[in-house]
Amino acid sequence: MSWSIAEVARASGVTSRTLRHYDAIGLLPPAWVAGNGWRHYEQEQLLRLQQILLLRNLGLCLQAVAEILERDSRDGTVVVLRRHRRRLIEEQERLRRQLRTIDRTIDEMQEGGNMTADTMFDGFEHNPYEAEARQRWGDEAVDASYERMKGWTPADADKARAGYGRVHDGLAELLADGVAADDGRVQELVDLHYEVTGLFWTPNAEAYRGLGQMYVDDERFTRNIGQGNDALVAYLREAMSVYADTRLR
Amino acid sequence: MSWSIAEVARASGVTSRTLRHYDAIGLLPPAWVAGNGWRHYEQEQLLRLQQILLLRNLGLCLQAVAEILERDSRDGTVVVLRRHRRRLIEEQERLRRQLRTIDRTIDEMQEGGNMTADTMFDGFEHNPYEAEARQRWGDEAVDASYERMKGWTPADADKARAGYGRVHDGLAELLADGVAADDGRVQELVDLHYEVTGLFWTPNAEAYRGLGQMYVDDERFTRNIGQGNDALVAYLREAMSVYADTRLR
DNA sequence: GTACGTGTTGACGCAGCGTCAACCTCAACA
DNA sequence: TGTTGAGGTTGACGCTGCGTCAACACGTAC
Repeated sequence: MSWSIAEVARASGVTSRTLRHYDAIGLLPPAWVAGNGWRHYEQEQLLRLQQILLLRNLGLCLQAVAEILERDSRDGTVVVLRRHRRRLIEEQERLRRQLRTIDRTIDEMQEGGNMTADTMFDGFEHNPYEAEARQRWGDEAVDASYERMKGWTPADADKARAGYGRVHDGLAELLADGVAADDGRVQELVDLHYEVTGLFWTPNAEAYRGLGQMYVDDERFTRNIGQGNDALVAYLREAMSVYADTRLR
Repeated sequence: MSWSIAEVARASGVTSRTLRHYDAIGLLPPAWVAGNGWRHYEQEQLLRLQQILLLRNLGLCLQAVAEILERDSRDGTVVVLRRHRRRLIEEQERLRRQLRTIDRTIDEMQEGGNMTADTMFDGFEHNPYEAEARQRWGDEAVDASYERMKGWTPADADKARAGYGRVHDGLAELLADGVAADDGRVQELVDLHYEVTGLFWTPNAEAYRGLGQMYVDDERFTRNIGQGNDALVAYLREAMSVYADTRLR
């Protein structure tokens, strides 16, 4: 008893194209091929097809399916399945992160935000270039920062979005008024700056001074923060340095 | 102030190939292209790139990213994000199912099972061709069956794996001994058969009779159950019919 | 004879780039 | 001035798992 490719396709729910593909890559050759080129499948091939479809339903790629079916050893199979299991778990974690972020984003947009850099990236403006951040500070620091962001309440997200902007705006006014960097009003704003920064990581005195210096040294930060007003960035660095000296450690 | 493609690539962490791709599909054209063909990016493009990367991190395809950036309307964006959110949730559900199945499979294999049809497909031998099952019984029935399988305890899975096999083996003996289909020993086995079937769905008297008839009518079931012994399948149908008459409804 | 259903191989298409290859530009150094 | 090296450019193929033609052969029924 043998089945044609269309019969197998109908019974199994895959298309004949798929069966031809499985033949082409050697995953499921037909039992025999007639003189006219027609493929014929026997029960053995149907059983193999069932195994293939089940493994594919587990999300394994055809390569992995082939590995399992070729080896045909319990231990080897379990190894492949465990490897795949780890991948599934990572995938799940990735999905969880994406869902959390997308929910937050939808919330923020419905509160009247829009897609300009202002609302969508305020929380990230001090961390806009992740790849370089990883180079500069190391993977652990960046990952830790993301970990921290995962625990944000909506109020935290709000603070992160608006916080730096308020600091910069306030500082610009005080600078224009000629207020000294160690003035209480300036230091109050820096306190907010430190608090917002704390949403991402917790710098000690030295690190906080270094952050201020980096704002000055790295033109990308200078541009983002000062918006053309380089004196403002220098002012912020100075104020952060004072803050570090007097309030941290 | 403008940046070359390599500078943008370094700062953003994507490759220059990616940037060229984004240019090619019109997602992120450079600010201007010099006479020698060199791409130059300005701050505006960097901001757009940030938005692209953020949306891509949410798992959106570039098509969807483009939609969002082109429309630039809050409502449209939220619609796209919500649509994507639904996809993410479906994906999550799929992963959950795959993980449950793979865990069960690993467990079973470590208990000494192997990858032959016996152990891996016993639970499915009465439902091997899902697509056709959906045609024959409808989506709701098949989905309900899967729902039921999700609630299986390990003991249930065990029963599903081994149950039908025990029924068929026992029936083959009784048939060989010439025991009548309405004999108590046969009906006891059918009771087990009904119980195992109940793991997938709950047939009433008529449906159960129909199931027995289908075993006879459909050669694939006949083959799986009788293993060449067609009389056994007829015997089972007869016994199921008696069981339906006397024990169901 | 011909019409229709089913089979075949071959080829392109899809998403999002990675990875050559072959060639051009620009600044620096011998 | 020639060479070198680090940039840039445009193709073009490769990957996954098939879907979807196209062009052609085969088999059976009318």
